[in-house]
Amino acid sequence: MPVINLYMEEKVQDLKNENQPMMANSTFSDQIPTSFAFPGIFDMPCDYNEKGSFDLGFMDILGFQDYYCTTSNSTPSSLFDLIQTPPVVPSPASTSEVVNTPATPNSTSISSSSTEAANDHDQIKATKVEQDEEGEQEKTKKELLKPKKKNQKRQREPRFAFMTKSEVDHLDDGFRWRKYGQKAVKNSPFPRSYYRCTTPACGVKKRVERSSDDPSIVVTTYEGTHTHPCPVTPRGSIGIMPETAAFGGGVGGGASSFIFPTPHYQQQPPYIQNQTPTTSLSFSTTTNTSSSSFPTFFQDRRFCPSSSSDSLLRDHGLLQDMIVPSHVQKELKEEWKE
DNA sequence: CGACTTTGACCTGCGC
DNA sequence: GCGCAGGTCAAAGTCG
Repeated sequence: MPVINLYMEEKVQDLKNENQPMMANSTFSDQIPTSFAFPGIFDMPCDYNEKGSFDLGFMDILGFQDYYCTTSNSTPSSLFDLIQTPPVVPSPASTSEVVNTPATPNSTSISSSSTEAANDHDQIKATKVEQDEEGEQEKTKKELLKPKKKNQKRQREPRFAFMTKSEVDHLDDGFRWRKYGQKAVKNSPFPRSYYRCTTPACGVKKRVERSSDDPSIVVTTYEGTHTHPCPVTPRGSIGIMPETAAFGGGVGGGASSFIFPTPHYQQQPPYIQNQTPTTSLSFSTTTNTSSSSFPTFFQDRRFCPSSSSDSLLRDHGLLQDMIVPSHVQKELKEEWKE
């Protein structure tokens, strides 16, 4: 059974370099960019706010946790059935690479114009086609890639990372992925694997690595947005409605992605009361946002018709497995008292 | 045979 | 400019 920690990342290495617990000292919701296509996620009530406590945002997350319970009772890897991939970021002028710098909330996000990143691959290919005619195949590989950008910084899609406690490295999130690379990571005995969505025209990527600090924790980082609905998996664990699938994409066409119903937050879902105060769902970012629909999304997911109905009723105490930094636990306890 | 994984080489960005 | 580390490519291998 996976333990999950959800957060936005700026740089993956932050995860490894940070000695401090995740999300330490961070204040999220007030730092999200309004331009971020995933508006609500950081603004959710689970806000680790100034008061030093969660306003309850993760309550909503619990909703998706419920979903998780139902769709993946037999496998620890389906949490992502709920979450899918990161929202699309409509290439904001000043980047919006999502940041996950728990211990360094003020760290600046990587500056990038996400548009290029999305086009890099195609650009390269186009370049290759053009130059193949020259016939000098020896140089093809090296030279063809050069045009790629000498003066242009590589742009990256916003990233969205999860920490999942699981023995399985590659978690099944409902989408089909092709591994295209693996690299040893400095200061970590575990290699990092690179996956790309196999759907044509969908440039979503994800990296999977194990935490060097805790090998049982798998860090999955999504980059980009799916431009297609989530394919149905054989075991039918997905059950994502087209509109909800947009969570992971839908951007293609700019359409449906992350347009959620008007948010309405539950203040204290009853079921959370039954959970041990060990649940932490953290989001971190360095930009601002004012709207909040992400929570609603999670709530909606709870009622996703495509998932087994009983899933809505079962919680199984899975929340207990969610990773919770000690400082958060303390805060949560305090909140429970109130 | 297609889809996927493995893996070494290569490219890019960044710090010194 | 150099070296390092992260990220990507693509040929070869594997699997169903």
